[in-house]
Amino acid sequence: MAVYWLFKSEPSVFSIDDLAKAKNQTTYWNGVRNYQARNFLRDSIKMGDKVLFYHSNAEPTAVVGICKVVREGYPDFTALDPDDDHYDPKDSPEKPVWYMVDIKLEKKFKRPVTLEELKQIPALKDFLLLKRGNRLSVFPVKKSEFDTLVKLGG
DNA sequence: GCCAACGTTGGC
DNA sequence: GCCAACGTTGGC
Repeated sequence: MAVYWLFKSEPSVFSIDDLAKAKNQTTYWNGVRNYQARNFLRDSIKMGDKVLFYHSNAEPTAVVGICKVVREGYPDFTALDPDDDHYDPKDSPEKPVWYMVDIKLEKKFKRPVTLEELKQIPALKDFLLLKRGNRLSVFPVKKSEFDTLVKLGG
């Protein structure tokens, strides 16, 4: 059973500092519109699981902190709102298609651990983040990989 | 069910 | 802004 995950976010949309300022330093992770990532959110991610927070499309692109899961998968209500960017006409309250979890900030890293830096580390040669063409915004991370990141980021 | 066209992600 | 990778859509 996987216990560690990585979530990507564009900091111009939602950054780790936004999370730090949020009520209870907690947020719902809405807007995932990919079936594989949806399955993780709905079925696999459990209370207390740890999450690496990653900034994509950013300067720098980097892992910036750690969160923990405080609520397991439930329907992503932003899919029901026609005025929301993440609206999906396929979605309905009776048959939710998209799911989210809630995460709480555990620790912002002392420094961002950049993608550039991660590429240099032999222990991370299988890290999914570094795989060519990986566009998943939610995916599992091995304990050893998670520990390596924590060691680097403080 | 195939697959070309199209849209999105995300590093650079 | 470019473009490679890849997911989705839709015609057939």
